[in-house]
Amino acid sequence: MTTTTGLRERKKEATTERLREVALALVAERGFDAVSIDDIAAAADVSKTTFYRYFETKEDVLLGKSSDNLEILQAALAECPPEVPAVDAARHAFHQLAETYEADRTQKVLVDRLTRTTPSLAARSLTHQARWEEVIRDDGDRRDPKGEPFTRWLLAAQIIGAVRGAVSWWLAEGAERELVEFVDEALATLAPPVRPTPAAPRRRGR
Amino acid sequence: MTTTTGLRERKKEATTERLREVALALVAERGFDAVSIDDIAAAADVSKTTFYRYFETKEDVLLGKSSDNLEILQAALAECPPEVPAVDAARHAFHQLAETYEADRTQKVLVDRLTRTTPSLAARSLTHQARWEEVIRDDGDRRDPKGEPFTRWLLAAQIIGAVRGAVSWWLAEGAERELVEFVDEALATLAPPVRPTPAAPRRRGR
DNA sequence: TGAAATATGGCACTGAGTGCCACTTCCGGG
DNA sequence: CCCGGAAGTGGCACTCAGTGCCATATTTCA
Repeated sequence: MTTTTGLRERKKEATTERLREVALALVAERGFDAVSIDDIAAAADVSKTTFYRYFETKEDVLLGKSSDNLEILQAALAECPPEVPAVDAARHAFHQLAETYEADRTQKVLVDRLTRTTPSLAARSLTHQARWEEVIRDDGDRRDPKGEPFTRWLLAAQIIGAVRGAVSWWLAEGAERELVEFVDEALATLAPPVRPTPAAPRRRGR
Repeated sequence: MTTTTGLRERKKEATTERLREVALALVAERGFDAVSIDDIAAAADVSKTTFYRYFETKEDVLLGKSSDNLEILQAALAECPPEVPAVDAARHAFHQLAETYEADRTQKVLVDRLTRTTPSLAARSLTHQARWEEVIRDDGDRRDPKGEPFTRWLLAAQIIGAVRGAVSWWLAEGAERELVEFVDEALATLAPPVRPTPAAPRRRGR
């Protein structure tokens, strides 16, 4: 049932994958900063120019193209009908993403270790997460256009915070348990408080 | 009672300030990417080498040295005795930071506009925020070493999320209201839910 | 006042990222 | 089958952020 893929398309897939593998191998061995893009390109039998046609930055060859994950999130969010609450839609979306993460755990663990020790990787990773947050925020705005914008903003930030925490802890434990569990647990800590306030002009004086 | 500042120290202050002003003026006029570090350095009568002795990156001349804000946070957290709950300590710390923000509102608004339209500035800003998060997390760990690490992690992430939201909205409204109010309001949304779960053994299963 | 500490400038260098153009490879229709 | 256009690639030159080194100037303090 493999949808008839032309030769061109298959070659691109192959090159993408080759770049990823080669890059990961080199970086794992020498460290991120000691590997240049020329090194990676050369090892993958490709020119530097071509490298940049596949990945926006040097970091992305390890972290993945940001657009890939964004598409997964957006597709999953689009699946949820508008009456689904924002948190539940987000949960569903990140479940989808979690599945792709669980598909290559060892790689994720390795990349995570590199990310925590390499500033430029950490920075790029944050940028990716910021895009997730935008997507979640836009989705929340779509689902509840009447509510307080500030509240919606906070909700998106807290959803992302929870998901980041989930991924972080999943990885910290070697990605041995199920990521989905962490996501659920993390999201559960914030779901109750934010939903039951429908109009609330003033939030609880503590 | 100006503590006797040597000439050297005063010159450094002056140079720092000159670099900031000159950079902001140039960038406001031409845009961040159209201004090189050589331009800034030249306009401030300083060499590129010296620029890098004052700021780690080109972005930091606009965003501020990350260490400055971190010191404010850490000092404020240190003021709070250990029995103060993490959220309250964080609130106090960000109140301090908020004061420095309110001291030059128009500049903050300008820099924020630039940050939202310039990827490299946005990225650097995220890195700064990540450091804040680390500080808050470490402080939380210190205050409650018995609790679930995962829960502590989430709390720190949500505090930062709330603060980011507060600053973001404060700026979005032109920084005309009091930032402290936004901070309080944002933190209030998350204080109740996370604290009342003291032991929460619930983990696997589900 | 003179020596040690510290700040600065100039310079050469690496490497990320961009733009351009010629060349090759693939695809679809006649 | 083949040919013309579309898509992908390589080479090259270039800009600029950021680093390291050393000689020189300035400040501090004894």
